Amino acid sequence: MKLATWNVNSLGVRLPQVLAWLEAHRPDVLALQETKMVDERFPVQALAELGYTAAYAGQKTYNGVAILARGPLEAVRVGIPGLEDEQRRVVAATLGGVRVICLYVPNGQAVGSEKYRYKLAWLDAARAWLEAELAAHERLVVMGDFNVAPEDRDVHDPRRWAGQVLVSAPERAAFRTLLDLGLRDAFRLFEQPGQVYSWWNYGALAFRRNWGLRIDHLLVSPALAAKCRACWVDRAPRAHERPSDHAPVVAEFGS
DNA sequence: ATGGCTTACAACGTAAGA
Repeated sequence: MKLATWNVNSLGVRLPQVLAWLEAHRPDVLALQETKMVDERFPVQALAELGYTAAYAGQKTYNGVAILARGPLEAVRVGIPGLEDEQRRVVAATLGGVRVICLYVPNGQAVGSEKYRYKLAWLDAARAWLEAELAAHERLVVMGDFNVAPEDRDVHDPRRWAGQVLVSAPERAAFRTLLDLGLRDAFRLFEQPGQVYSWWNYGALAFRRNWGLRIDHLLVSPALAAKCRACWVDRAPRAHERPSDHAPVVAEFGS
């Protein structure tokens, strides 16, 4: 089983790249964030031609999430229970007994801002919900754009980023509360080379210089962690023409 | 990059991203 997550920064622009990536890698599940696409325009047909079904929750201009899967998606849920939120940032579904949760965590904009407070409140609501989901589903993955670089080794220049949004102590503490539920960062289940990131700013040769952050994650329940064989970032799409600023993160599991 | 870029929306510029 292969699971992947990718913030595509507009599915309308990136659809050809997504279809090509699905054909090349054939993941069982691909979670998408920032589709920026209303549900009426979702490319159901193009995905079906490649053998993928989809659960999606979109909106115009901002946010939007989707789960693409090679098989039927059941128990689809949109949003976090009990959290009043117009922003489409969460979709969950079950595939073959595996609970798949796709998150697009708020960016937070700047430490101390209104959006930063929203981010922290949002993460707190997500934690409470994920605790219940973990209790209900032995095999569970939470994947997406968390907009948090968990540790300094996930940051190309920790001194420059110190205290900034995406790395600030309260954001990292909120991320750790997810790990404290028993979820494991699939990437850190393995020895990894240094300086592996999943996002690089557009322009200024940031990608070529590898000035990035690792903010896209797959968090897995203990039962899935035991089956995880590898986790990596696929940097190739970031080098395409008109790339997303994020690269896909992939994890592979034994049976 | 202390964004030098990219997206969407619908201006001929703004908001937002991370």
